[in-house]
Order: sequence, then C-alpha cells, then structure tokens
Amino acid sequence: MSANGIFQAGEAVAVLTTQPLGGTLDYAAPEGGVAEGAFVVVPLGPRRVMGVVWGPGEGGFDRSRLRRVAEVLDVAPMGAGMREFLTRAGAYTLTDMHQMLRMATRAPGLTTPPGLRKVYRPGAGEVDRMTPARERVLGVLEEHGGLSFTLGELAEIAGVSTGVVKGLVKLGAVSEELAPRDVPYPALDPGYGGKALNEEQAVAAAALRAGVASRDYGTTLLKGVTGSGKTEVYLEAVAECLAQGRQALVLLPEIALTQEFLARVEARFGARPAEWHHGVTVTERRRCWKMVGEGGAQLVVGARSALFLPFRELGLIVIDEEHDGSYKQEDGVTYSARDMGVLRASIEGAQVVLASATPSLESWANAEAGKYARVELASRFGAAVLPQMRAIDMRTEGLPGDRWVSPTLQGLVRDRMEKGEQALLFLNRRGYAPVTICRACGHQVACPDCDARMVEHRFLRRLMCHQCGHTEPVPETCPSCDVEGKLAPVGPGVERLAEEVTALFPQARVAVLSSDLFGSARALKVAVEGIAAGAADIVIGTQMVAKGHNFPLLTLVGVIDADLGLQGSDLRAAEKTFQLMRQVAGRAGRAEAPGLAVLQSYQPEHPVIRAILSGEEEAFWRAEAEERKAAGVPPYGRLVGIVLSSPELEDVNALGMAMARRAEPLRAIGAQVFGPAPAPIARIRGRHRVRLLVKAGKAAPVQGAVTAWLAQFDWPARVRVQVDVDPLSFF
DNA sequence: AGCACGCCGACT
DNA sequence: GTCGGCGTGCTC
Repeated sequence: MSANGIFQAGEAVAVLTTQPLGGTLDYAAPEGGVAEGAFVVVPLGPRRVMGVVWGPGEGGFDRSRLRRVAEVLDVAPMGAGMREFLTRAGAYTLTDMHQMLRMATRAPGLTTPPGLRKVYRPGAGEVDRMTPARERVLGVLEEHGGLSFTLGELAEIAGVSTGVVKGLVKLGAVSEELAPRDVPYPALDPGYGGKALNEEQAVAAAALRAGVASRDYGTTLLKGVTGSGKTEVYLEAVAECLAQGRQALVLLPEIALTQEFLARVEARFGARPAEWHHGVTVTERRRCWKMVGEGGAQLVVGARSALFLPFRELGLIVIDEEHDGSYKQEDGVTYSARDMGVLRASIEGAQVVLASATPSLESWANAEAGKYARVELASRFGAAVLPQMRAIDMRTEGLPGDRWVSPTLQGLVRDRMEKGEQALLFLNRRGYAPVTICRACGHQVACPDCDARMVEHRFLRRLMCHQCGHTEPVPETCPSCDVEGKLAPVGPGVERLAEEVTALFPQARVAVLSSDLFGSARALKVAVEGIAAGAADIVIGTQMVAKGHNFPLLTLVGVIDADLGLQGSDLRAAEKTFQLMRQVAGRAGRAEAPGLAVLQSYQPEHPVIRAILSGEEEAFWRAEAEERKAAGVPPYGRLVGIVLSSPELEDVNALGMAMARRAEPLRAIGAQVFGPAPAPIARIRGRHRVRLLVKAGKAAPVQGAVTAWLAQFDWPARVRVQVDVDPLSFF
C-alpha cells in the first residue's frame, strides 16, 4: 500500500463482505488501484457480493488463486474512524463483523450506479410569445439562479401545469439537464433563528458549546425537567458544531416525535435536516446515506440505527430522552445506541449530549463518578410549575375487583370536568383485558405459538398475542374443557378502563390513546392535536402518552396502577416505574393552571412511590445505586444474557445444561453462570427458548470469556444462540 | 447467506 | 430408474 492509502493493481487486499464467512477474504486490487475503505463488489463463488477494503491482504491463501476485485463503487470510502467503530462495537456486543457491516450499509441501491433525473434550469433561448404562466416559470428560475428543479417542483412553485415548462424547453428558454438523483441537503445556518434563552439556559448552552468547541471527546448529561427548554439548549450545541463545519447527529426515541422536531430544527436553522428512520422512503434513505458520507448532510435526525451512518467529520451526537428503552435493540444484533454513541464519539473526537428529565441510573452513576459532565435545567419555562403529587391508598378505597377508578379519583375527575379542564388516566396495558380465564376449569387462553397469554381486544373483537401478533376470534367455548359461555376477562386494559369511565361519566368525551388503535403516525398526530385543542374531557392512555405530547388543558393525571412494574423480578423495575411516573406527572399543568398527579397504589409506603411523591430524585438514585452495588449488577457489575432457541425442546435443555456444566472460561475471570431457565417467554413462534445469565465484575474481560465458553460447543444448525451484552431485562 | 454436492426414501 | 428431501461444506 502506498502512503496515501491506495493499493496498486494486483496487490492483495483484505475485503470484509456482508456474507457470514468469519472474517475477511483476500482479493487482488483492480486495474487503477483501490483505496483502503473503498466499497467494492467482489466475486464469491458464482456470485458477486458487496464488501469494503478492510486493509492489506492477510496472506495465507495461494496468491496465484486470488480473484480480482470486480468493481469499485462510486461511493465515498469508509473512513478509518468508522472502521474502528464497527470493529470495537462488534467486539463489545459479540457480533460478527459481517453483521456489523450489514448495519453500516442498510441503504438500498449502493451497488447500482447513482441514479440520474431530469432537472430544469434557465436556458439561452428566446420566448416568442410571453404569457403570464411562462413569465412565472422564468421568474422562479431567475430568483433561484443556482438551484435546479425537477419538472414537478418547478411547475408547482410557479403555479403552472407541467405543459408550460415543457413548452419552454422546446423553445430553449428552459434547459433540461441530467443531474445526480442524490443531491446535498439544503445548507443549515447556525445563526438563523436563535431563541432568546433565559439565564439558566444560556449558562447550560455555553457549557455545551464549549465542549463542542474543544473538538475533543466528552460526554455531558443534560438533565432538565419537562418544559425546561432542553431542546433549545442542545440545539445551541448543534449550532456550534455546524459553525465548525462538522456534522451533528440527533437521535430520538420515537418516530412520532420527529415531525414536530423537524419543524423546530427548521425554525432554528432555516432548513430541514436529513432524516433517517424506518418511515423514510427508499430513495431518501439512499440520498441520506450517500450525503452523510460525502459531507452533503450537516445534521441528521434519526432513530438509533442512524449511529451506523458513514459520517465523515462527526462533531456531536445528541441522544434525546437517553433513558428511553427503545435505544436498546433487543432482536438480532443487540446494542445500546446510548453506549455505542459514546463509543463512536470517543473514536471520532466528538461530544455527546445525553438529554433527559429522568436519566438512566447508568448515566446518573457515570456523572456521579465524574466520567460525564453534568448540566442541569431546574426551572420550568414560563408560569408552568411541576404538579403536586400524592398517593391514593387503594386498601382503604373499598373498590370491587372489576373496577379500577377509586372514589377519590372519581371525585377529582368530576371536579376537573366542572372547571372545563382535562384529566388523563394512565394505564400501561393495551387491549381490553390481559387475561381470559375459564370460570369452569380455570384455564387461561394462551397463544398457540408462544407461551404468552392472549390479550382480549374488544375493539378488534379478537384475542391477540402481544409477543408474536397472532390473533384469533374470542372463542365461545373453553379450548380446554369445552364448556360454553364461561370464558371471562380478568384484569384491566385501557379499553376496559374506557368502558368503566364512560359508565361513570356518561356525559364526558373520552379519548383512548393506545398504539394499536392508530393505523399510522399521522392518524395518531391528528388525534393528539385534537385532544390538545380540547376535543376530549378524559384521556385514557398507555405509556405512549408519557412522551413529549403537550396538552395545555390537562390539570389532572391519575395513575391507575402505580404498582404495575414494582413487583416482579426485573431489577430495573423500580427505575422504570420512577421514570414513567415522573414523565406522566409532567403532563399535568404545563400551561398556566397548576396540575395534580395522583398515584393509585396498594403499597404507598414503597420506597419508589415515596421517592416519586417527595420529588427527591437524588435520594431515589442514591438508594437504588446502593441496592445495585450490593447485588453486583449494572452499572456496578456486568451481565451477559444468552438465549438458546430451537424447535426441539430437547436441544435447548441438553445444551443449556452442558453450558452450565462446562463454564471454566467464565470461572477463570471470576464470573458466575445462572440457569439454564426457561426464557421469559418460553416459546416464541414455535421455538423453545432457554436462558442463561452470566454475571461478572465491572472490570472483568467478559466478552473474551464468553467467546471462549461458547466456542467449546457444537451447535446443530436448527439451534440459534443469541448473546445480549448488557441486557436491559433479565430472568 | 447462497449454492453446490451427496446420500437416502418414494414415486412414474 | 429418477425426483427431491435437507445435512455438510465452501466461497479468496
């Protein structure tokens, strides 16, 4: 390889492909040479596959049998930082490199030559007869001299039919040219529309700006209560990054929020940023991927997978709502976008901003330990104040078993309705009833393919498995004992709660916000806007209402079952409940009217409920941190979850036992193995699942030990092994 | 991953 | 005889 990173024709290069080959393969560099990091097409058996030139050839393969790189793609080569990121992220998450490369090339049409499209620009020809329509077209072209338009765009802006434009092309007054389909995104102006910040926000923004200006790695936890202006503050860090000529990435957890967010970016920087998530069209995805690689996109707003875009000069990663569980990918490759974001930034010399009203315990602990800087926004914007919070002791409410709104809560709701204000009842359970039980034999209706219970959705008139999506009609007779008419719903879901509320308040307008009741993000947005404008008196919602939507008329939040999530064996249950409660409570009283949040609980003396009510977050975190420390679990210890699955129960039982017996590589680093135990859902889509859990010290080299441990066994092809480093849920 | 090869059972 | 099931092995 020459000094500039170019391999000369005939030189051996190692190519990483998206095929599961367990490493790179050597090829001969093509005529004209090839750059390190170049995207190439190589022959593999009878096929042609995509790959990346990963480095010099490894040797060890007969040089005379090397095949030649077939094609060098017209795509910006992958930078050294990106290659290092993929390597280290793969080593951390125990993911094969071919899979890491797949994640980094999830854009369609990379192997096809860049598409061309017709664009229209001012031409040299004269117009024989000028008409008002023709004048408008020429006016638009003159006004935007440097830009080129597609036929549709030009006709729409000028307010004419496409025929007018075509007529002008015939005359030569407008010229028709072919241009690459993937064009750079409009320039963002860091000085365009900065909002006036209050003193606290200005101090926070200055701290974040200084971090970006250092051009060095650093992570800052930006903690701000709901409505404190976190977004405005971190957009100042984005502005600093753009002013430096470096690229910025903002990760958001919820796709439904991006439209609102894009509008805020446009107000701040004068144009829309690039978007990356599953709702983006194929064409737009390719454009985004290519422009990020060429530097034609300054700011990307996206979901967690945007972390694997080929940024050239990354200066800042913002992870908004950093505590959100959706940053952890659970299926296929398991990774945490929060942790991988920090890794990527540390490689690129970039800053990370973790923004949240309710940080994860991991981030809180890192800030406590001094690894992360901490910036706080304590006051709410304008007149809005945090709601009062109090518990309703359900033990003294005397509620029958099939009712969930206590008399005390009923009174509070009635009071809000009389004042013309809104009430929100929060219940984190979709559907009508979580369990359908036979009163004759006690049988609970379960999914035929999973070990999950079927949830009744009265709205759909069907039972649904929330694990695999399987649905079936509500049966007339018990599938177990064949007795007719004895199947009964047990427990509450939002649909059933809506039924109870409608009976209690027949005159109220009741709206249910649950993810399965809306066909599209658009329909949801319309519903949310309607409610915000006052189209409902009582809103019933699942956890989707906990995220960011602003309801100015809302002054009461009632949490139907604050104990949900406190019980069970998930060690994070307390943290999740705490965060969720604080977020839901943050819905009340964001405008001028003060809010009240009440928690219905059968154990109001529980430390988590008390911490929520007292508002003493630091006290909660300290207590929770002590418990985790004592248990040796994250963030004070390491966990690795392993799930074996197979259509044959015998496979997973035998292999699970063998793994537990032969754990020497783990014992060598002082780690323990728990299990095998049936996984939380013991059967999914016909595959039996068992789970093992590895627990190690914080500094133990757990990845190497797990790799050595797994390498001892031969896996039948039908058995799948899923490794989850740092699982969010366990047992 | 694909795609070959190859070794068994069940059909024209 | 041959068609086709899917286990095993290979791809620079």
